[in-house]
Amino acid sequence: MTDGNVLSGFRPGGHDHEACVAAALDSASAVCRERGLRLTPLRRRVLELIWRRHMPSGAYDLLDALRSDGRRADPPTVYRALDFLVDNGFVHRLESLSAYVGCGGPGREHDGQFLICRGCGQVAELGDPAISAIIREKAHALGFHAGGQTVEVTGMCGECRGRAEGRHAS
Amino acid sequence: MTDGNVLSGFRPGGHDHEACVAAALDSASAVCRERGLRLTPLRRRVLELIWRRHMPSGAYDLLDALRSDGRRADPPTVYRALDFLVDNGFVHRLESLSAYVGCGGPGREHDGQFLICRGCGQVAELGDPAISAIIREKAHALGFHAGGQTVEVTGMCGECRGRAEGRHAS
DNA sequence: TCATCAATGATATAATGTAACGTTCGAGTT
DNA sequence: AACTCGAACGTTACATTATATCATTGATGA
Repeated sequence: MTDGNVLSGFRPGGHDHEACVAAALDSASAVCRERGLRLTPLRRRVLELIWRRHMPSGAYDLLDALRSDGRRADPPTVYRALDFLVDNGFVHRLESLSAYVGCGGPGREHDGQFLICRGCGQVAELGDPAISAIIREKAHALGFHAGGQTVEVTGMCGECRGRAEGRHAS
Repeated sequence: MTDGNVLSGFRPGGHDHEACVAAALDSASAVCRERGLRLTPLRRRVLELIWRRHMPSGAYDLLDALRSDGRRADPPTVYRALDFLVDNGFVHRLESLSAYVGCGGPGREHDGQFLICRGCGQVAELGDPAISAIIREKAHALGFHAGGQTVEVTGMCGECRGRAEGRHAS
């Protein structure tokens, strides 16, 4: 089995963060151009802030960051930008955290599945069709037509488990 | 395939609501007795209110209901009762709604999967081991140890779809 | 140039959830 | 019965998350 369904993984130590953020912004720009969506400076900046932290961001964290930019900002400012980014698939909202993460596969329709590490706080996104499908099928067997799926799993990523074991050994 | 994994289904029209609520309360009483937990009058009342609505209840809806009882109540009152009920598996929190529903299979450890109908607002709970297992396995394949799972699906239940089709026909 | 509509600014408030500390109540002990 | 102790609950205050509403700006096409 491959990792073909991982849309965004836990970031290993020495990862090129600037490149990763830039790639996400470029990808979003391209999708917006194709679809006639307006990635305004505000929306682009919010998306950048979300990717730059590489960890779930609360709306008010983003608001503080916008204010640090020197920009006047109030809650509706950031919520409107988030609505745009979520509606168009550039960002996902994690319901169990009331927080937002960059989407690892923008431009594709998908139900994401999120692995939320209790150790480092990072989140990996899967877009595994087998998971979506079994949920949709089991629901369908009960006469239920499934729309959107929220799948969020808390646990410990491999790196954090490694660190925890390291501490137990002498 | 049977409906063996349905912990609580969409309630059909002519369902005996009193009996359904009473059964849930009796079951909770029994589990508490076995485990040495205290189902105090407040906790019992909150559980009853949740079952009686048979639909997701917000914390502040429950608070208003407690006040209608003539009881003095403030937010910590209801949140503490909810914490007890959730921690001990009598109630589930639906993250995508910030609301609470009665658990259809109290006393068993399980990760529930919730089908949330946009039409009638009712929620069905599955406790399907195949869904839990595939999520756990896919996560494990990435080195992630899964703890609790949040699985919530919005859509339309059979009865609501039937009604919607009825309206389209002349 | 002007009309128009989307985006944003700005103010106010709603909805959800928690910290901290004091008081009461009930089970077990003497 | 009185005592002790901890859990449950009361009470106040506040924190966090989110939305409604109306005014203003700014880009786009007629």
